[in-house]
Amino acid sequence: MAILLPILQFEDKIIETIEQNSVVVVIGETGSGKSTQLSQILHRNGYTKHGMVAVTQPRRVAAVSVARRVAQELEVQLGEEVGYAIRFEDRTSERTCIKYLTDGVLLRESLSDPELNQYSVIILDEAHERSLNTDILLGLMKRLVKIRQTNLKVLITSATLDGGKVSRFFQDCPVLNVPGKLFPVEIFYSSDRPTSYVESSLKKALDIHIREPEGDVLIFMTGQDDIEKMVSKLEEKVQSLAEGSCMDAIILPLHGSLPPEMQVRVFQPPPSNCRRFIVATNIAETSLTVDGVVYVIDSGFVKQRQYNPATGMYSLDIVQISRVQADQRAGRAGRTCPGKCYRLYPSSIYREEFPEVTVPEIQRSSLAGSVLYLKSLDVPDIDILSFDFLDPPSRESLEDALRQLYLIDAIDGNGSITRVGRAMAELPLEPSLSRTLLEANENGCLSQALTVVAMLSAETSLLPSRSKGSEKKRKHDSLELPDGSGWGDHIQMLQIYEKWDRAGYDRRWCTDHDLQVRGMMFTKDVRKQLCQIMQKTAKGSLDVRTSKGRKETQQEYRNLRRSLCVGYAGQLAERMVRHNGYRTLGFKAQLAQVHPLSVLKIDEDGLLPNYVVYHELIATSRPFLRNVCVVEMSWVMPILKKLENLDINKLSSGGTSIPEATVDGEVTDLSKEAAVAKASDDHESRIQAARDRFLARKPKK
DNA sequence: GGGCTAAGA
Repeated sequence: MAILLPILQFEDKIIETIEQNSVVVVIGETGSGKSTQLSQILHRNGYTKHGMVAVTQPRRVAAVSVARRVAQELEVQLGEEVGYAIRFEDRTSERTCIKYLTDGVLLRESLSDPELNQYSVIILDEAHERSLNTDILLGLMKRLVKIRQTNLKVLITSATLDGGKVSRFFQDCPVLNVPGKLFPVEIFYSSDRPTSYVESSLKKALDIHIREPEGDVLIFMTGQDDIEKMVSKLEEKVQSLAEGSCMDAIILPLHGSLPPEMQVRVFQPPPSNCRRFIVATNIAETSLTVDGVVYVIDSGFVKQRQYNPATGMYSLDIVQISRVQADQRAGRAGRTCPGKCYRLYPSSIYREEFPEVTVPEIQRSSLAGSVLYLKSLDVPDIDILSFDFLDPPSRESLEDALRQLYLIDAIDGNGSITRVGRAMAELPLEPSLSRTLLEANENGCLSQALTVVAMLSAETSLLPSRSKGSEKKRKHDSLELPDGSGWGDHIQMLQIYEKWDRAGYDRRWCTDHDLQVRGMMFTKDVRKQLCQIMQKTAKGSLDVRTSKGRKETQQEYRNLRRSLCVGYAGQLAERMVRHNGYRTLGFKAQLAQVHPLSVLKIDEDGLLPNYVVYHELIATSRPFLRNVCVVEMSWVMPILKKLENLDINKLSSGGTSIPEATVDGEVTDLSKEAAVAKASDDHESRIQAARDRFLARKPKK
């Protein structure tokens, strides 16, 4: 079977090229076998004698499944010669010579071993997806091949035809093209953009069902709502078709927040003489491959998250897909036989309006975490503003990251990483959360902070698993959750987890309370991992036990909130004087509402708290603060003070002149409430005036 | 009164 893969005909050529070059780009379409065969080719040709071959994947499932297949082909036990490493799971041994891993895991490894000396070859697979981590790795590899000129080979594989760009990035390294095994896909365009792509997809789907021979239909939509609409409409229409006039149909939704048992339904073969309609988000573009698809309906849209560094706000926008994405979608129809792709837009739009490639994630995200990571690598010459990215993020975005890091003491006024920053980088968390943990450790509430931070890492656990129709009834049936005691969502998360802990981590308890079992289990895993890392780096032993029946006190909540305020120093908001909207501090001011799902409540005067920190500012239908925590004004003052004195030019100089000792002094200083005394009178009086106005307001009703 | 595209440590 493996012998038939196209890539194997090029074995000699591949080896020859690798021998003569440190970096090689391999372009291989789906079905070329590059993910499974490249590592084996290198293994056969002696490249695992002095080190392992690493193959990175953007996704966990891919790392596991490809490793499993290679182990089978080599007839070895998985975890022996062939293994994998993903978060929470390391299945490798001393004998492992081919190791599949997620790009995130490789990044973590390079923290402790920046030269990645255990590897003789590093293959960055699926680089065309341009995940944030892959982009960072690309930059690091460029540096590494110079340092390890004699004993490291780097292969970059991509499915798209544009290897030229990556090649230029690596000093015009050679590009090898390996043909794929896709069947031809016939493309049909609409003459116009439809007014409603749900209606238009529906019509097209029925058309196919009535006129076209058997084969499953994959329909790309932008989100869960549209998918649910589409599924119910399609079900209705299909049922109304005269019996016997066409084959049976099964309609399956497919999106990320679907419980796993629903997701796997798309992998079960359908009964004979039955056509399946899979209504999916872009999860079916790359993450999940559905067999049996012959027809694809492509709306030409995708929901995309983008970050605005000027306001610190994310937005979730429906945008046009790129030509690469459109071709990827079409390709889903040609995996098992020739297929057809119906594009609900004219070809002129495809050619003239669609961008050629998707904007890489690194240009759409907050970079605080990545910048901290790069600063923490023990590489003297990393100047973040001139770091060699394949597609550099904007200066504005990098400066935003530096400001964020400075506000939480991860870097000092000259842009050098602090001791706190180094400790933060060890933790697999966003900087705001790692800072919170370290601060909580000082404030004697580490255990509680671990819980909150883990809950935030698995945000989905709090979302009720929506089941249509009986929603109101379910709300009645489900048991009441704690309410955060008036302190907001973080405290509620702590209370929820503690209750679950007391219930013995019972799955049933989750479903009874309308919580996602998967998310809660993930929370537990994350918490355990964070405990281990904290224990390892701490000097003495830490108290990380959950409260086990003992009720948390207000004082503990307060310590925790104060720790959160330090970690979220860059995500602070002040309530408006005349209404319950908030204004963000520290950015170009942005007005936002507390998210309707928040447990934050108004007081007897109908007012929300004066100051909150928020986990995320996101614009959906409007700007919302998601997951907020009440903080005290005296904690806010030192942050405002710090903001006032912030000098971005000094931060971005990347300086190395400040000794660690002064840095430590600065950090402890700010974490003490004593710092309040130094806060400027200006702010004091301004805020006092604002408070007075609040109090003078007439209560609601 | 409103909402979760996808993925990762």
